[in-house]
Amino acid sequence: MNEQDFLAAYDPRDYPAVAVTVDVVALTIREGALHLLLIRRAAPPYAGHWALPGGFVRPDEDLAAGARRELAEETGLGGERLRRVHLEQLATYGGPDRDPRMRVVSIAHLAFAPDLPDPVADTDADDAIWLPVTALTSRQLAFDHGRIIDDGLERARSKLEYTPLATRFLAPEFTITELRAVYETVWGHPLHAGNFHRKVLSVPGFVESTGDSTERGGARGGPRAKLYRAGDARLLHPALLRPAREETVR
Amino acid sequence: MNEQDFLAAYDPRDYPAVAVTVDVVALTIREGALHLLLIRRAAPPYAGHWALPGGFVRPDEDLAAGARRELAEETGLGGERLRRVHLEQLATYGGPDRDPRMRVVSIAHLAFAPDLPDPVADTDADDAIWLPVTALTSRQLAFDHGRIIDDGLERARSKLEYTPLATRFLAPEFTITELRAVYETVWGHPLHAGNFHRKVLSVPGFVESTGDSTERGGARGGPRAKLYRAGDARLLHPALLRPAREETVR
DNA sequence: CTAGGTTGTTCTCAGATTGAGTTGTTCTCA
DNA sequence: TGAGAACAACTCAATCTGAGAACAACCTAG
Repeated sequence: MNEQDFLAAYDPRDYPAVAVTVDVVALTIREGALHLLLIRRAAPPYAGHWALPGGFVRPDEDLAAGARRELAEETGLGGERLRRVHLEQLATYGGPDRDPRMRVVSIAHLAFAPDLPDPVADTDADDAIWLPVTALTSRQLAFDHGRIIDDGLERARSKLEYTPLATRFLAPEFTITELRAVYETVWGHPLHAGNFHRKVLSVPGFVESTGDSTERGGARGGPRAKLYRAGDARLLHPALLRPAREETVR
Repeated sequence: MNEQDFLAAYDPRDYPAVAVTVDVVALTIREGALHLLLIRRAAPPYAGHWALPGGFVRPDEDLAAGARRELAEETGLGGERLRRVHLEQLATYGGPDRDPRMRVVSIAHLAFAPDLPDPVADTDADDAIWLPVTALTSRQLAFDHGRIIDDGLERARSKLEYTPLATRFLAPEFTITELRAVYETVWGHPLHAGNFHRKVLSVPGFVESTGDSTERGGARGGPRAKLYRAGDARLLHPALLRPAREETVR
């Protein structure tokens, strides 16, 4: 049976229900470390376990709108702050047994946010925190959220290579050093400052100068840094490739 | 309301039903041109329009399994031939109004296939064909399938850059020239033969030599070409970047 | 106020990669 | 058998990259 036959003969009450939800892997950088938004589940299954913020898609809303709404509810964020958060679809997880109660198909999203206030636990959660991703291993995660997070982190790492989205982790105006710090924390290793500088400025549309400089030099000295804002490129040409992480020995 | 509250209080009969389907953007190369698998819808809505093969996800099956099943049904393919087809998730389309009858969330997949036999129209379709993608503009496509196809084509182009999936369009053993033809067809412009050759052989794990050569030279002359098979790399390091398609003038 | 250390930015330079063209050889077709 | 085609290898200049150095602006400590 295919879609149209199915729909022609379809009566919702005849068919096993499928729940459609959105989940959000929201990333931000706090104190030089990559953090992830998690909530602690109040109710079974997986009560007490940590989980991604998410929820049911409303009948009249787009998938992306649902994800943005869930993110807003969980962070208590709105308006301009929320609008600056980058949100994209990550992947859809829909194995028959991912939720013990019924079939749940979840469209996972990936969000890049500038440093945001601490989240406020919603009615449905015991707690909500920005957790450093390095602290993830010891946590018990609900459902298949561990895998979703892994996929999200890998996507984030690779998105920094060929898109200018690293700027979304920063304030509207930033220095090249701050931008480099984003790459270093997401990729997890240091980059050569001089080469990074040269490369960023040579990619058309990545950043544009504001003409201004920071008010003060760095905390421990150094000159005032020039300020930039995100350019209008959607894609980085050429890309900023990260060094091959594992030597494919062959 | 969030996921767990929702589910705790959930009775399928209370809630507007959502249909979950899979659609497949299946690509292959025939006679040097990129082709796409389409079916012609037999029933309204969009009766007579062309659409992607797809259908309802069955209660006990994974999303990827559903997509593979739909592809098998539409191509009449099975066994080893089907197993060699690369299938990956593309994106999920779930706007509230994409189907006039009810809310349909569709998880689109992208497939790369070696040259396959002509499809057989299933019971639910008037017709099924491999259509050259260059002929797409003039076709009336059902639902938002035009957009899904655009996304699939762009994804295919970019996947060739950093994965060895171009080999999935070919037989298990192939020549470098055949591989180059895949790139030229998908990217839509010619590549420098010598440089392509050098590059492919220099990327670790992209291809490995079989030691054999073709039985005959090219149709219009030339020496016998060496044969290769796909290597074990999952990612191309360094990538085979396509020339910037539009000069980002700034 | 000054000395010493830190940092943003630019520069240098060798090595690797790329784009474009050439060469030599093997093969098919007429 | 000759002409043209195509595979594979090579050359070479232009560009890009990685690594380090230079240098001035700035902070803090004393």
